[in-house]
Amino acid sequence: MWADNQQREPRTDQPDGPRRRATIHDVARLAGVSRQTVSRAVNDKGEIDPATKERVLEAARLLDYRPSRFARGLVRKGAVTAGLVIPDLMNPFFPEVAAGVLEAAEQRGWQVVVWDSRTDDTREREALDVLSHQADAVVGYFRNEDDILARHLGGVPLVLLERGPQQTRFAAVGIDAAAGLEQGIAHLVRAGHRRIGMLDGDRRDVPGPRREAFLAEIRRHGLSVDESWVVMCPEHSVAGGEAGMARLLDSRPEVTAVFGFNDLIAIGAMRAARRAGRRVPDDLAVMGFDGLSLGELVEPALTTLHLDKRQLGRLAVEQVARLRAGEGPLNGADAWVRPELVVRGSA
Amino acid sequence: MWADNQQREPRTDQPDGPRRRATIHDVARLAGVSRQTVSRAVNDKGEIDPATKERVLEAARLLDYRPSRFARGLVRKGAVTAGLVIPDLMNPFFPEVAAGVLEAAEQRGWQVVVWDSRTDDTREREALDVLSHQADAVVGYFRNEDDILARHLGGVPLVLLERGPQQTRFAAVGIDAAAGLEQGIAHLVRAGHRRIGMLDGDRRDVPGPRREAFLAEIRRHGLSVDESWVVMCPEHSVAGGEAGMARLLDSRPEVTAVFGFNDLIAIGAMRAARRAGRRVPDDLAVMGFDGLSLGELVEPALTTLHLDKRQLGRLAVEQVARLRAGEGPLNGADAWVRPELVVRGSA
DNA sequence: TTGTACGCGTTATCAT
DNA sequence: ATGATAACGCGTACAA
Repeated sequence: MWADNQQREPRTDQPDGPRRRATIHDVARLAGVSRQTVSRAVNDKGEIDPATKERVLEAARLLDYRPSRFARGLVRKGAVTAGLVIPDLMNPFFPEVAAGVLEAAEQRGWQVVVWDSRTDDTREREALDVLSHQADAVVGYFRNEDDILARHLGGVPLVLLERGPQQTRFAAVGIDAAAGLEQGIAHLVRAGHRRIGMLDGDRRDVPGPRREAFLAEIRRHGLSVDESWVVMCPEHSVAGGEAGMARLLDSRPEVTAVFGFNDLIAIGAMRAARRAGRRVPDDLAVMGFDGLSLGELVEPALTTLHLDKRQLGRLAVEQVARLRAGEGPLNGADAWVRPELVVRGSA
Repeated sequence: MWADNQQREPRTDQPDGPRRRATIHDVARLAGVSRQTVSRAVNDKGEIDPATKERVLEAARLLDYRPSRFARGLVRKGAVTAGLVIPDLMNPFFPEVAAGVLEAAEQRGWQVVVWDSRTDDTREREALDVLSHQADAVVGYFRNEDDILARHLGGVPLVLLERGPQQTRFAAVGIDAAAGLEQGIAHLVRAGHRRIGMLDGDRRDVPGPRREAFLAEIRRHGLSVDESWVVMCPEHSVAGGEAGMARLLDSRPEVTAVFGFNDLIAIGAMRAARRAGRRVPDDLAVMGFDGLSLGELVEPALTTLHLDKRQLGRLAVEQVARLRAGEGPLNGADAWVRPELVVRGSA
């Protein structure tokens, strides 16, 4: 039976290009000990002579030896890596969600590899193609349909952000848009508004929960509304909101209040309205959704449906944990974050 | 010579707790083929009968089989993971840097695992303790000294953000604060200001590049300045800036212009000044540093020394690449990002 | 088309 | 205190 020591003398005469990384075996040879001893020294276990330990460490230093995380992971179980897919790091909303994910992951001793999909379906799939190989679970925002996601997931557990159980077969953490809009529209109606528009961020043909909740509340209050009161903002940014508001003022100049898909869009609406000569909130009330701290800095400060974004991220990690434990995901109210109306100057 | 097939029948009768994950071997057994065939099916190489392939994939599905990323990484080289350590995800500056890192990393096919150190020295070290085992290189913001970093790095390459070569023995990507402040102070002086204060973010005892550049420029213009004109904002946030400005107005009520360590602090300064009854920019000019898009939304819009934050991130990744290639890091102007004065309403 | 026999770099177990 | 040997799970020449 060959000792594998003897079998191992490959490409030692290679013109070391990017220089093959030293292995435990190289260190062992240089220090004149066995691999096992090197392992003991490096991971400073006991049961090793201080002298040899020092000799080994010196050799390791010399060779710039670092244990392979792959070999190590193979034999020591327990290193968990989660993938996080975010649509747009420039939108302050998502870093805050990410902070929640990182926080919860760290507490469990997990690592998080982050991808920015830039709200691009193709990039979402690419992210999954990679993460399905390199992560033990994925959480994030996705526009692709369930089937497509599943195809690129290769069996890796997925937790969707801002999706209700009705809208996906994957585990999810949602936002209770209905509960939010109920407070929001009630506030506007209470203030006397009857002609309320919306700057939506979803696609015209696939109304999201926010638009549906908006329309439902408007109708519940007996106000008239049709598609002409909802304009699309594909951009999800201040600029997108400005453009959208300009169009809304064009098609529905009689509007007295607008609800923005998110705070960025709402802030854009404020700016566009002002530029069009309307004062906020006197001539036009503006309400946002998200509760970015940014909203407190603009003038007037933004009234908004505030969301606990960190909690969203934390919940997502909890869902992942349940999936991994085979417990079945959280459902119902436990997997939802409820917005809370924060009234400031703009409405 | 034993076929290792036969040697492998361990703990098959375990009361599978968190259920041992299926291996390629399990799939092979269930499908009645060799592991090699499973491998071919899963990685869809050619040279496999479509029928058996389907049978294998079915078995894999049944067992919820996913190849171990460790075993795979062991045999296929090339999967690079970089660690990114950020002080505060809530400060819009850092997500933008992160975006640059992610972008550049993705182009190279690398992954990035992110840590939020919350500007905490202890957490920085903890991050390194983990990342030194799980990442092939680390880039980020660190307050710990070189020696400490090295100790927790275990030989993993490190690229420091916002440090000049003079200030560290590690590879670094810096910001040319001097070039920025030269423009900034010149602008203020040109506007007639002679009593200029600073809201600094660094520690009183260890002046950072921004403060040093600030003092140098002030002196270069022959203006008088001493420590009483510089107040500390440990917070690096709007609130921190508000508090700092209040203190500055207290100790130096004659101030006519302030330079903020970053845009957040500068915005806080504007708010505090206004609250104290001073108009911006008429009674007090305010200049920021960073060029956050947030600065365009406040009123008046913030004059600032704008930085290409994505570029900062991209450069950091490039430094990592050079380190890995053994090329020695970029130095001098190539590893620096230069601020650019953007004049808006506040100064 | 399918299977055999290693090797990847590390740690754990059991001797010595 | 140190070393030999066997896993860990997967990919891959090479043989069949």
